[in-house]
Amino acid sequence: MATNAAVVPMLEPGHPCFNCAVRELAVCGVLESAALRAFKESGPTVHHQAGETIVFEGDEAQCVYSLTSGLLRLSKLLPDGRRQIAGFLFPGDFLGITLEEDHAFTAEAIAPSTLCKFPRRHFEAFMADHPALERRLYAVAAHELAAARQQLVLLGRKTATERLASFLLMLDGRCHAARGGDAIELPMSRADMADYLGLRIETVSREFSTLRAGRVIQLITRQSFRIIDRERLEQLADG
Amino acid sequence: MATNAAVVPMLEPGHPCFNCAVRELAVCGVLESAALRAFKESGPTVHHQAGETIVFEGDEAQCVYSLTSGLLRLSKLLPDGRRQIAGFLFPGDFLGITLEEDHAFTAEAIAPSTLCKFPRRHFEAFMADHPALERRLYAVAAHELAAARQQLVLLGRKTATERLASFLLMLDGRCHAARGGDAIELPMSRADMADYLGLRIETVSREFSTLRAGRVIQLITRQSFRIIDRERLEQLADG
DNA sequence: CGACGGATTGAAGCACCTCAACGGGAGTGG
DNA sequence: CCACTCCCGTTGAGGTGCTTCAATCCGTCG
Repeated sequence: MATNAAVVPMLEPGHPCFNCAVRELAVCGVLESAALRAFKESGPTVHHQAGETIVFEGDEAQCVYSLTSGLLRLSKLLPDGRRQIAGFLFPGDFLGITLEEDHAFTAEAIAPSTLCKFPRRHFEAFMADHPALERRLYAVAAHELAAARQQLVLLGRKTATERLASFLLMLDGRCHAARGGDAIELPMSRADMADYLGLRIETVSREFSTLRAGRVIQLITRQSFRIIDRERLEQLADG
Repeated sequence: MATNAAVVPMLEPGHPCFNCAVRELAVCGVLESAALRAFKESGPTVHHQAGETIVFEGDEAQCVYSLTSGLLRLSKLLPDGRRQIAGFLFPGDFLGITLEEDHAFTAEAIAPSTLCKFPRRHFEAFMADHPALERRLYAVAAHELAAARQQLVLLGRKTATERLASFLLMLDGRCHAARGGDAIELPMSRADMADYLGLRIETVSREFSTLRAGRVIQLITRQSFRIIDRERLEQLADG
């Protein structure tokens, strides 16, 4: 969460990462200019439309990625079609924290997305040469682990109301550092929210309606909302 | 899961870790004799009875631990008493993968347990000096992350039957490398299973009964069972 | 032996799901 | 500019899987 955004050196014009908006957020933030250039040049920049799959569950993990813009979902499918979304990836997030042979989850673009793609062999060699990168990746993994475990509490023990309230607060924290009555975007469909929260679409929709009726949130459009009563929302989120 | 158990050097008698049964499994496995000695001597060995708490959720994370014997549970409590267990720690597991100030989960002993305790400051200094340790810890974190995400699927989308079947198979894989009709221990109470699986005690009990009635498992005692029909159990686990 | 705590079983309730109909905004074509 | 359509989201009514509440069982320990 708290990134060491303090000391990220300015890059010279012409550097391949000069215009990167998320360098400080991403794992790249720990590399200085020359190393970062070599790192970036070890792989291409790729674009994906909404709906496209970046990696398939079960595929061999040959590359890792850094998301620079857009939005991804990490999901898993049961044989009969039930789906669980393990998490969303926002700009600055890293895709491919694993030491297994294969990807355990499918990663799909929800919005048009841009990613820096790195062959895993190069990436691992680079990690070995740059302990700061390895340390940073450990920090990311530890943070993801904490988030996943927090989500276990939500899925195992929270009611539908509590789940949606928690989710909305998470979105608020994730999307805007700026607070205070601002519009918060809902960048994914109700189906994606449902599969993330372990609910059905209809239940998510009903809970939105209830929160709206209770003057806790305001639905500006179907894709954005405003928190009216944050205190109440936080109460609802924790039971 | 797959540990690099291949190349773990023999220790000389008198080494503080000479008798450690889980050295190869634990993060310690990557350190050679002298470094391991220094590492071990940076903190005490502590014992806890079943029911005792090792770290409290919200407490400052001053130490990290390596579990050498016994069994711990990692749990979180909601204000009204609902509890979710995020995972169990078996011998060889590491407690304290976090870079946050505070522990996010409570860790309690379920069985009499022995832990190597390390002041976090020493531990982090040691990591900085021993890249292999850091790499190993990253591997552990990545593995825990994968396990937690797998558990998200269970909690978000699986039925009670599927949850218990998955859990029993996990126990089988975790406790014994030796297979084939062997007795598998259930080292925790029904309440702990329930809080891990996002169910109620009664539901866990009913599902045990159903599996038993269907000749899928045999309950030897209340604390141990045998898999009669593994194929069927695996079918049940995945839906 | 008697009491206690964990586990099992039974019966009734409820939160969320399923199935179904409807609504509304975006894109398309006339 | 409007009508049509499609898709996503919302709302309603009924069903169900798990929970809740309660009684009983059983192994352990005093």
